[in-house]
Amino acid sequence: MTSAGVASVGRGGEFATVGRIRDAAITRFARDGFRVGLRTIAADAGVTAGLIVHHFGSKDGLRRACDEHVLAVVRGEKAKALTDGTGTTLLAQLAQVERYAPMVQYLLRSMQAGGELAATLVEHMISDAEAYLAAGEAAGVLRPSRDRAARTRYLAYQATGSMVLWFTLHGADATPEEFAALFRRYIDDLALPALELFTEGLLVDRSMLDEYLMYVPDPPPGDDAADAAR
Amino acid sequence: MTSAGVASVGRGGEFATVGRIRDAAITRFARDGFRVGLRTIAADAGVTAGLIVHHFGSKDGLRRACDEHVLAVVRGEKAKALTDGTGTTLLAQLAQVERYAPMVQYLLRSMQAGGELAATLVEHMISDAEAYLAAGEAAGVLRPSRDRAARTRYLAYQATGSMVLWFTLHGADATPEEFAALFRRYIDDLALPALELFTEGLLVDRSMLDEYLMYVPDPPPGDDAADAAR
DNA sequence: GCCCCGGTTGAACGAGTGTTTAATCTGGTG
DNA sequence: CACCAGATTAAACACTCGTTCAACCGGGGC
Repeated sequence: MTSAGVASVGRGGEFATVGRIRDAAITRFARDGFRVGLRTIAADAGVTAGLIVHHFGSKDGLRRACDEHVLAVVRGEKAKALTDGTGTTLLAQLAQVERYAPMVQYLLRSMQAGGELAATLVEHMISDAEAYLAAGEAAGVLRPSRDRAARTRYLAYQATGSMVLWFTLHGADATPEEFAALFRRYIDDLALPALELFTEGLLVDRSMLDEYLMYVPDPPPGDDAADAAR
Repeated sequence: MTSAGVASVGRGGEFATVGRIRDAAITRFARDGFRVGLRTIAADAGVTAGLIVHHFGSKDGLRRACDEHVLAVVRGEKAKALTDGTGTTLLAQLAQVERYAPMVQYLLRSMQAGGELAATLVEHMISDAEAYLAAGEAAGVLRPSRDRAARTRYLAYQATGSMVLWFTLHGADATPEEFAALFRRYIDDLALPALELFTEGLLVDRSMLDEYLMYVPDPPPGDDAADAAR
């Protein structure tokens, strides 16, 4: 417990402690969920609960700092790794890098719990995915959709939600190393059915689609407001 | 508050109170999550916290009773409504019935939190979906898959996970009436992209699928154990 | 050498939680 | 009527949580 009491003299000065607390919090939040107590995180970081609120103001402040850091890292890595239309591969690639696995786990935990980070990230994924889908259509490798925005939301929600659900049911209480391996197998198991569906579809004939297009034409213009949460 | 104190004399005898507590708990759990206090649920049902644990043993016992009741209702309604391969429509239809909306909300909340009910229900959905997919293939309306089990899991996780994620981000703190309307629109927004994808696929040519089939043949037999969580 | 200041601690506080317990009320039974 | 069993309540208990507070320590500036 007292082993880390002399950390303030190390290189990096005061930053070392706050950074250590933040990283410990990310890992602990990722593994145990956001209900974990400040004292547990403090013990992980070798400090005291009081010090955490001294540096971050409150538990919510700590949470916000974790969110911002994870978001910054993900955005930074986005430039280095390509994304398919679903947004899955970026996280999958990140999860394989040992250092980033806790952040991916934190991110999934955050999407499981809801909140601002989750909403922000999903919206970013969607706008990214829309650009990729548009590029794919322009390049002639993707079939154009009758409503690209709707297709984008659909694909993003399906891919992301499936990932979060899998995490909730099978990957929630895994250590970072286990998590990386589990995540890898989750992605592998997805590949064949996804490629089949994307290449060949599911239905043999077009009757259901054509019926839908006949009876439910363009979005009804008389629809009320309340378009915010779409 | 005291208006319900005389409920025990009504017809139905002792059941009235336990049933009322259970229903209040389902609604309250659904809207506020499982962290809600026993006293809040007790106030909703017009009773005392102590009485809840007297009847259900503990908060966990109450939770279990809610799980069992919701599961029983869903199973009972399953016989009346057909399910597509995704398992979405059954819940969608149920959510439209005002009486069942809280249960659907409870169910999504449960899938958001994980736990036994969620896992059980997903597994049931998957085995149901597999039967429907097999029937669809046999009837010639669905293209056969190279790995029907994998496709089933993939479709079920995508549809269910998407639904849960949408609930987490946009439908978590809605009243049952709002929830029914929101859910309806969620389903409507899905229809076109889903039908497009199922009918026409997404990719223009088969090269990605064929490459995958060339380089990643049948599941490698030398893979380690750890097949439990699939 | 003193002094001050930020980092840090340990203990305490107050508000919540689930659960326990003793007492009260009530309705049916001999 | 007496009595009992179950439903029900209000209060108390034990615990955890986030947060606050006073004190302490250790260097850098005057």
